[in-house]
Amino acid sequence: MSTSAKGGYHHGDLRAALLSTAMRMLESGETFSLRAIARNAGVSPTAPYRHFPDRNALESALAVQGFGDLEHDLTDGRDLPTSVADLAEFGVTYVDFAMRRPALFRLMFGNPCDNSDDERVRAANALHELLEQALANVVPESDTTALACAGWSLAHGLAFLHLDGKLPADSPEEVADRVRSAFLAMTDIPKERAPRLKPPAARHPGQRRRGTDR
Amino acid sequence: MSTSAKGGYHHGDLRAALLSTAMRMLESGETFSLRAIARNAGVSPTAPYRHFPDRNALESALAVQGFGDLEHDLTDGRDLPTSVADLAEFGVTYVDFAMRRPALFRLMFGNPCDNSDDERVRAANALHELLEQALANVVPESDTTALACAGWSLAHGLAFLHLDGKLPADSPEEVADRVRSAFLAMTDIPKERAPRLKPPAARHPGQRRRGTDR
DNA sequence: TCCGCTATGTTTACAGTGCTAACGCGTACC
DNA sequence: GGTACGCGTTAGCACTGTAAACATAGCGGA
Repeated sequence: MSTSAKGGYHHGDLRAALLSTAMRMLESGETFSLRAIARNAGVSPTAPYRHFPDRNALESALAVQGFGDLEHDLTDGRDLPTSVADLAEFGVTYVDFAMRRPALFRLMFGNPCDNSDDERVRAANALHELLEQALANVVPESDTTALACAGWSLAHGLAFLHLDGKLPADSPEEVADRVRSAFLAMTDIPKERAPRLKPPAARHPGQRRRGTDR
Repeated sequence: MSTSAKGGYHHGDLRAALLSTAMRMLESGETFSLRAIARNAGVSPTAPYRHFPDRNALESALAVQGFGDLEHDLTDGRDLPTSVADLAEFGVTYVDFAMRRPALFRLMFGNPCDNSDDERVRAANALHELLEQALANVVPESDTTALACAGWSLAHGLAFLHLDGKLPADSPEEVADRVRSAFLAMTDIPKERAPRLKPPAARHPGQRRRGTDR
């Protein structure tokens, strides 16, 4: 076979084989452990330690790959966005990535990040810069740093909330629509609303002070 | 003491004691395992199983508490937001919660959600509704569902990106400022930008087609 | 009053995990 | 052709979640 190798005591390219096995397992939802990866790669339980100092390092390597793939999805064959609508499609792609590869996405983000892994940090930064460029392209005269941050956060939050089932995600189209709506709705808010003379009824309806009423 | 109890073979209220011990450990960053919780509660390793079917159930119980606390932070002693600026403060509070109690926040969200736990689902929904009310209050005539979703996602994304170190979070003020900027910047985007006659230079600068050039 | 039932805690055990240490194969280099 | 080192192996530790069997204590009913 291609990834594993020439079948002797020495494997050939175990590092790559482990990564691809791990990625496959991650995406097929199998339980994810160093030992299981080694098992699936047809190698002894501790062989991975010859190539990765610990589990975290292997995860980081996968995350780096993930960042690359995500960046690829966002850029390949399309121009930088030039309108809010384009931007929304950017968001759709981002969230779609998360939904198609949830475990990988969690691995890339949902972890206390290992900032000691240089390559991983670099990969994450590359993504950040890409997003900033995209935003700068859409709204050149504004505070692009804040905007990039906002755009990224919006997409990121949508991704996680869908992943966690906090927002219904029965079909990809439904999700995509929601992402588009969110992006468009957000830019629709009138900038400075005349502060409506706060009616006293604007108290939180269901408010309860924790432990008192119930 | 208050939480543990009257010291015999039977504990008195082990369930509550376990939850509070677990919460304390979670927030102090100790390693989090059923056995460690039992140990810290001064009880045998499997005692928790008398009160929670499995680890997940205990986590869900903590998450429910977390949702309650977050809702409390968002509502206690303040009116529903009436302006975009108010909304930004809502976001600040949300993100601040995540930063102050990162492990709990991760537990509430960063997990494949256990939707079989009714109470947990209910708690999450309550939060969702609260946010929707808030948004409806600020922009009553709009598509509040989409807006609520967008606002929540924005705050949620900011929270996670800060938690994961993807955005610098050296001081709470810095974070709060970024959250405010993001909320305000987002609502500043001109709604329909005349599609700038795409200059060919708008190609992605650092684009590479993965595997080809390098 | 005493008997036994049940809720709640304990002990024991098992399979799986990350990781270390000591060992051995074989390939590449001198 | 010998040898050193890269890479894979086995053995073993401390830990985890979970199940099964056992023990205790306090309550309700005879």
